[in-house]
Amino acid sequence: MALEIYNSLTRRKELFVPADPARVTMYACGPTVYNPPHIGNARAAVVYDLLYRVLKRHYPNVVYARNITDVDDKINAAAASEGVEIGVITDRYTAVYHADVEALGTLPPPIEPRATTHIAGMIAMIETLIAAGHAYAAAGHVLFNVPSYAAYGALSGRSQDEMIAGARVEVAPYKRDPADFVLWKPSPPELPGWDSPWGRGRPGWHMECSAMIEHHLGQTIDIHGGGNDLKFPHHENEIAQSACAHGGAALARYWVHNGFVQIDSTKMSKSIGNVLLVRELLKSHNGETLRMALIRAKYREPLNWSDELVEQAKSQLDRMYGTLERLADITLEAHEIKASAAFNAAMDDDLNTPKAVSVLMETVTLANRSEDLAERRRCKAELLAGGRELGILQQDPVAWAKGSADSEGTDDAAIDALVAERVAARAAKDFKRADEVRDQLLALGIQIMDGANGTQWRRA
RNA sequence: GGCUGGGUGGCAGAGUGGUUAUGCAGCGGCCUGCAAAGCCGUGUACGCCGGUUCGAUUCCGACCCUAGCCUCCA
Repeated sequence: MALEIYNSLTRRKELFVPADPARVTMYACGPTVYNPPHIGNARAAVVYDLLYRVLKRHYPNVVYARNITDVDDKINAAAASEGVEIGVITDRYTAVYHADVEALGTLPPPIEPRATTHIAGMIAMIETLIAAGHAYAAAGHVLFNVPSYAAYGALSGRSQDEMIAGARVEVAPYKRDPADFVLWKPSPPELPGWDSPWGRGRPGWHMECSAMIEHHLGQTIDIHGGGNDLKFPHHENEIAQSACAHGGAALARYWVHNGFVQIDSTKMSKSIGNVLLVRELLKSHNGETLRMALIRAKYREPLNWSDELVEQAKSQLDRMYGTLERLADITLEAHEIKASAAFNAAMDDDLNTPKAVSVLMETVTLANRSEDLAERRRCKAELLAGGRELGILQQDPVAWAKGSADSEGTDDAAIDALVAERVAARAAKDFKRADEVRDQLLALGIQIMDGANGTQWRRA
């Protein structure tokens, strides 16, 4: 019934109460489009997609925005190394991001703002901050003066003293305070830039999100999400900027942070060379399988990625789809497709997806065991409804079992022919031949299942 | 060093002050021509040491180990 989410700001699970139930607002930090997304980026997309879906079950109007950061020094570097305009880079990787994340079953956010189309809003916000004494221009830069915002550090749990002590990076000479951060920086002629009261330049990263949130969602939003590593400094800076530009109004009422995908219990990083790109994983796994793998752990916990994890996700989906196949004769009206109370309770408990999946698995067992039509009917409805909220189980079960023929895979017609041959051999009691064909299919990665409704097959 | 988290059965991974998580793998059985799928049954799991309690994996304290952040980062 009631939705509870863990609020990073208070470090507690809290009852979610929107400021305006008629318009629930949510913002998630999206990608900087200069390279293809890895499975960790995908996890963030999936987590906020799940939150979006759950919110939509509770509220009629959920305004969800996920930005595209399309101006950034990493983009500039990528463009320079290829000798192209940044637009070439950002268009390309925006398309890749969309394709990869869609393959994992995420719904497109209703609002997907791009930083480069919000420059005016950023400049206006910076001017407001300067006028209010929270920011200052220096050496072509505009910096936010951290000591001017007493509440700085609340999200990440750092005192300003600690941060100053921790500021071991070389401090730019134009900073009044070591913790001050850039709102606007000058662009030399060879870099992208926009005219501003402080000369031609480009925005600092933190300012982009603050301005886009202000423009699309308002001064105070219900939920702000992002990766755990973004808490500091990115979100801390967003909070400071927005609050100071808005007379102290809080930027977000609930902060949600997702845990990292790890490889061998270590963060993915280019320097270690253990980055798993979504598009690479999609070559050997169905997007739905990857999504299931991501869903098997709670979103706040680190998720250790492994081949075994993916295999187990695949097995679970096979089992679920196998049951749906057995329930194929049942046709449901749209209004019948409702999740069980147990499922909703799990999702409403801070997106407890592992629990929600286990509820679905119990439904699977019940359906497989039951001979009662009404019960089986209800099971199917609950599986489809739960699957819909999780972003799984919406395919045709037979299509799922057959999967997509890989580049080197045997095509369906050839498999069907072999299966037919085996069926014929069995009918003739030629079990030797039937077993030979089965072994042949197994070698091709095809699993045969003889059932009451004839012989089914699926790709391993 | 500072700040966040985490340590659960062979593996993954929920949860709980005393009663089955769930899945995969294993074992026994049913079904099957044999398998697979499915069903039934099956495993004395909660990092270590103290404390609170009638009782703690679950609460409290210390310790050990581990991940992340403190610099771009989902």
